[in-house]
Amino acid sequence: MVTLSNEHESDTRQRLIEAAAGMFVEQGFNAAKVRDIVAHAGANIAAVNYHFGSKEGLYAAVIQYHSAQAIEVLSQQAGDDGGRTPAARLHDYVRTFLKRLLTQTPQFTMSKLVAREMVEPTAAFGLIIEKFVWPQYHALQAIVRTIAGEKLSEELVRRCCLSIVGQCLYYQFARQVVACLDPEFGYGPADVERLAEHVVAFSLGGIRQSVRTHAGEAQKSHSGHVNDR
Amino acid sequence: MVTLSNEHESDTRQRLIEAAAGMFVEQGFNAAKVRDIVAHAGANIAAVNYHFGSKEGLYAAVIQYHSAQAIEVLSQQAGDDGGRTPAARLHDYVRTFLKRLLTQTPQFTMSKLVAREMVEPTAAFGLIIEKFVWPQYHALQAIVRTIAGEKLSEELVRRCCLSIVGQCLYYQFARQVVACLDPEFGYGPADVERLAEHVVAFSLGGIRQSVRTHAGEAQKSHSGHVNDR
DNA sequence: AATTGTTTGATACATACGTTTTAAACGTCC
DNA sequence: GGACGTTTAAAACGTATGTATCAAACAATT
Repeated sequence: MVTLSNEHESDTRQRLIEAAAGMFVEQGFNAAKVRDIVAHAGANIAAVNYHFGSKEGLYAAVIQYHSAQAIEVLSQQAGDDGGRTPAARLHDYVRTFLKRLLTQTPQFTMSKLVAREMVEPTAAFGLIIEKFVWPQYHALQAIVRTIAGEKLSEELVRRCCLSIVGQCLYYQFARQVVACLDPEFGYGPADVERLAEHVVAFSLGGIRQSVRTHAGEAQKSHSGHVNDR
Repeated sequence: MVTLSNEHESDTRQRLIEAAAGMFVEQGFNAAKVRDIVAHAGANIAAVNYHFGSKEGLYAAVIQYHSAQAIEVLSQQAGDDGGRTPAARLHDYVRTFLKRLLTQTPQFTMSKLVAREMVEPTAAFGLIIEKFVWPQYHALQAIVRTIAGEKLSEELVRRCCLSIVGQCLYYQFARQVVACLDPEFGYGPADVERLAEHVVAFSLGGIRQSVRTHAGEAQKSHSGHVNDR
């Protein structure tokens, strides 16, 4: 830390973080091997221990590095809630969410790491939830609530939010399955755009139907099966 | 194979399969350790190699064992397509799907193994897709198509199906996240039943909205953003 | 009861992987 | 320009884990 003047500032450290991020995103924390990471980074295996102490330390550094820009992006987008329609805001939300999640570029690494943590939690799980999942979830909750028009219970709003993110995340979690079931589906910008259109339309219909069903349920006690027969 | 008369028929083998199934479901193929499995089965570590040749062989045996009853169940339910409403059939589908997926009992192990294969494929992936995912997917496709009333393109039917199963699978993939976002949610029969109600209502609304949007899109070229403003 | 094929138990082996060590190279400051 | 702290390189270490070995125990047939 004494060397604060020169510009290289440990180039290896940076390359390690970038290489590790790619491996962690593609393979997950456990499947990614330290030797593979350093090979991709063109560094020696001791570098990870020197710079980060351990594999977990490297993972923490990856998260911290990508957290910075990700949080910055989140706070930026929080501003433009202007005079948009609730449906338009949902469309923005889903499109942004899907683009970050499914886009193949090394950009928006954080979104993919968050998705990884969801299905294969590590020590960073709590932090991820607090810093990314909760804020994103609250933003979606607010949008859904405005669409539902205060008529949905807290619980049903939650369910709708989970239905929306579940639709999106499935394309990331189960890429291999999607590739089998829908071989024509690609992950380019245009494909993601069209997918967003579908998810938004589907979810808007879903939210409105939930509102209707909920109203019906409220009167007819809890007999269920509103639209089933 | 010469000893075909007595009833024990390798009790250890069976205990290994059951113990392994539990571990594979809970931890996945790679995270489940052979020594833990044999410990839970009360067997020796050599037994797995004798009976199954390898860890992969054990996994294959687990799949084969649970495939039998699972396929039997699938063929049974295929019969009762009777005079039900499309919506009722969707409700049956979703409820059955969720119950098998989320129920904590060792029953319906196959559904949980299939879910595991989706996010963490193994050598058995192809077989799983062919034997379970495709048939289930086609059944859902047929239901969605009858609900949509032949007005949806092949592609949009696919998207709707993926939206439906995505909603369901999210509760299994991301249990830890659901536990954080919705601490009150449980995985008991009543909770799953209510979740099914929501998913069905949401999806029915989603399908219908997709139909409407699709009709609108067909006329207004492909400018998108039908309900956004 | 003896023999033979089958199953189990304890241990050993081989490899993969995270981590640590030790020496050399590099850059900075006096 | 030399000394000292910093960074890298190569190899080694320890453990975890899947797999193989080999003798003992068991069951069945004659």
